[in-house]
Amino acid sequence: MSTAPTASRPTTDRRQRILDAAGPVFGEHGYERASVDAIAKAAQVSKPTIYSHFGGKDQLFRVWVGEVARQTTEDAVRAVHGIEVTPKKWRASLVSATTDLVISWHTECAASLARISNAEVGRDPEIFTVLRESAHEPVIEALAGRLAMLGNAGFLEVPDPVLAAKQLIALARTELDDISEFGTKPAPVTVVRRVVKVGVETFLRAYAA
Amino acid sequence: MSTAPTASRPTTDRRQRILDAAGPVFGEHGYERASVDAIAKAAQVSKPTIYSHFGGKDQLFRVWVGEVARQTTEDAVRAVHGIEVTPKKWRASLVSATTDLVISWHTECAASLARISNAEVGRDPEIFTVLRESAHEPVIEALAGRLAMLGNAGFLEVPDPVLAAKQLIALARTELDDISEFGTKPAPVTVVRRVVKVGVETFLRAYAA
Amino acid sequence: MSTAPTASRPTTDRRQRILDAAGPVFGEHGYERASVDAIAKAAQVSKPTIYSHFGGKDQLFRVWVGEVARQTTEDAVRAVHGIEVTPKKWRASLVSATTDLVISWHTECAASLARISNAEVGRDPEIFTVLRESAHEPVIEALAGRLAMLGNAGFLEVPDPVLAAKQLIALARTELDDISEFGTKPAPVTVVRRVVKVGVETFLRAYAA
Amino acid sequence: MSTAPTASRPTTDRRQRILDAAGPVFGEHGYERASVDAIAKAAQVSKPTIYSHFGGKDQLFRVWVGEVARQTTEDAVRAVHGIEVTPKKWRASLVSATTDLVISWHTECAASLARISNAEVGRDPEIFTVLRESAHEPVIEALAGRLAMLGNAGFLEVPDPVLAAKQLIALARTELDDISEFGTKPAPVTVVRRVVKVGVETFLRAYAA
DNA sequence: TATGAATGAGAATTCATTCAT
DNA sequence: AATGAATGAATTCTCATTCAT
Repeated sequence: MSTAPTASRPTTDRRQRILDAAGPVFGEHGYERASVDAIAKAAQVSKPTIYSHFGGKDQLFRVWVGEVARQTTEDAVRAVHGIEVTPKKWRASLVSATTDLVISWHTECAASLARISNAEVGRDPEIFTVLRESAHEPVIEALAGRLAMLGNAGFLEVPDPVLAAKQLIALARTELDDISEFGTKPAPVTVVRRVVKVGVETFLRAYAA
Repeated sequence: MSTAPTASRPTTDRRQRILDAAGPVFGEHGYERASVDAIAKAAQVSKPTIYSHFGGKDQLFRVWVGEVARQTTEDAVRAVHGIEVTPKKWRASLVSATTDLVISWHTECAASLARISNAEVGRDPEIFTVLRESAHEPVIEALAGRLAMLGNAGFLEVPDPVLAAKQLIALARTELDDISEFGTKPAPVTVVRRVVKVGVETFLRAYAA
Repeated sequence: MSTAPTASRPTTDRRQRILDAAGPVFGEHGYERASVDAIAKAAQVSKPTIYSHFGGKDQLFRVWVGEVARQTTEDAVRAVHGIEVTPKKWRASLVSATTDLVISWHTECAASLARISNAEVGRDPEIFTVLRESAHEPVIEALAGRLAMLGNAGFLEVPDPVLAAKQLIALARTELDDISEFGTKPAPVTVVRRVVKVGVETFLRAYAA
Repeated sequence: MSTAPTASRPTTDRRQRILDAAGPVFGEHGYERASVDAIAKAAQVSKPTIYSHFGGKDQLFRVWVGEVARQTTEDAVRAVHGIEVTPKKWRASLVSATTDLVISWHTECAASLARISNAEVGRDPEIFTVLRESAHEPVIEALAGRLAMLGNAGFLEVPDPVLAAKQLIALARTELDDISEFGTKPAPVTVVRRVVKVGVETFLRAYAA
């Protein structure tokens, strides 16, 4: 009853269809080489529709970056919440949660985003803000929170939880750009697992209580 | 005395002039938005000259990446060689050398390269190889060497020097992408110094003998 | 009356406008020297319009060849149909119809086509097919049909009508390339008439019943 | 003693080398798509050398056309001279000589020339003259001469030998453009032989004494 | 609201031609 | 006489964007 029996769906549908189509195109070709034409074709939508919904290619890109960042971040934060603050489990859960976190960033989509987006910060500084707010900060905050808990519980010595969170991430990712060739090659999960573990161990040595 | 007083030089340094001109153009606009026209104009050279010297925009880019990588790496390796393996100086020199290393990567030119190049790996995977061979590996090797010496001297416990080198770099750079907004804003040296120091300290806690 | 009095038409005959403009340009300069720019200007249309309608210069050329071939062939076949199979008229009508046929091939447009197209067969073999199907075959078939009728009626001895048709054409055109300098100079109709007549007479001697 | 012991050959050599190299390049790509660069490379000569020898691409083309025309014509005329004016042999020799004539025109080189040159007459009318004088006329003259002899000997009735020559050629070539797709596909000699024979037979019926 | 059709601007690349040596 | 190196001009083609409907 709520949907009209017309062939075309409610308009919000279209917006999402466009974003879904934009992902692979931006992801595969980068911002400049991705043509609005290609996105329109993939979304089965006409070009003017894209313009009326998003205003322009640059704004579509910004929205896409935000969208993917948010989605990725949800997973990432969920992963962080896997850290358990109990004597028996904190160690293992720190390793596995960090692994999950890193893996959530190695989705094809998220990897493309990471590879592409910072190249575009020069053109549109707004993108940096979008990324920080939708992606980095929430994860850092969540992770810092858990590390603080681990500190409070006496398992670790964490005077500056935010710094610790950033460092944990840096250590966990250390070898991944090399392995995945900047996200262009998929890294096997077993490899990721091993590499992250090594990073977390270094972190633990540095932050041992 | 023997050469005519024409404005243009012997003709042979044209290749270099082109590369010098390509730097800022690629650096500021990225690969796609950088037009061969603009590079030719900046180099005061005609477009066909660029094509006859480099064969095409993509190859020019590759050569430029290699060139900048090599130059940057020279500085970086020199910085690493500042690490002294003596009881009195090793600590301070590790901090200052790492700082120098990081700073050598924050040249306008090197920062642009870092921001742009990995976005182009998707288009031309060769670039990854160029970067690894001309930039990453030499520095890692050099740093791993020094860390191994520090290990041998008993100042640190370094079972896997290459890993340690990568981690030291990761820790030293931890906050810099945030601060410099992916290399688009210059980071004041004092800030860099402080941030690197914090990173190195974490490293030292993890690798203390 | 319902359409606004704008200068440009409904938009749909743009395709035809382009083809009409392409004729003289291709005809005068040949395929390579004809620039898409010039065609666009002559058609009062923008370049991308040409590309969206035809896909590329080569395809535009192919379509143009087909178009002209079809038009010319219509006239040519009509001319052939002027051959009458009656005791009194067959002789004269054969001469005059063949003349008409040859004249239909000496339109400025058709002459250009003939001169240019075969040079392009090396680049795009498809063109040969287009020409055979749209131009040569229909005329040969039509002419062979009439010659067969003349044979059946006992006016001529025509064991192989298709061969006869080809030979009649060959004889009728014998001196025309010389006279028109490969179609670059217009051949006066009186000259064409005389020359064709001579050719037909030779044909008649060979195929006399 | 007359030739210097330098590595480079006497200069006339170079002129020929250029012409030899130009053949395949013009032949395969046509006038416009043939680049002077490619010709220079194929001739192992520098571009300026071509310019100093021939003055420009157009003039080089003209000279090449003349050269190939002359060579082809030599063969063609030799073929025509194979016509014997004796009661026993004239018939067979007319067929075989005409076949040889046609075959001499189906060299890869000569076929390219024919396909390309007339397209270029529009650009450079001089080419028509070159072709007529170096290629068509000599052959027509030679053939007309022999046909006249056959007429004088009473084997044929040849009131206008030049016309007869042109018509014989036209008939002999009748199906060849179809078969060789304007000279782009090689026509097997057996096919040529059969087709020419048919044409000559028609000629004989028309010109029977 | 959604679109088919059109466009101005600008991209990479190639070519014939000419200097300076 | 021959050339390596350079260039101005022109080419095809693509793109983001906007009307008219």
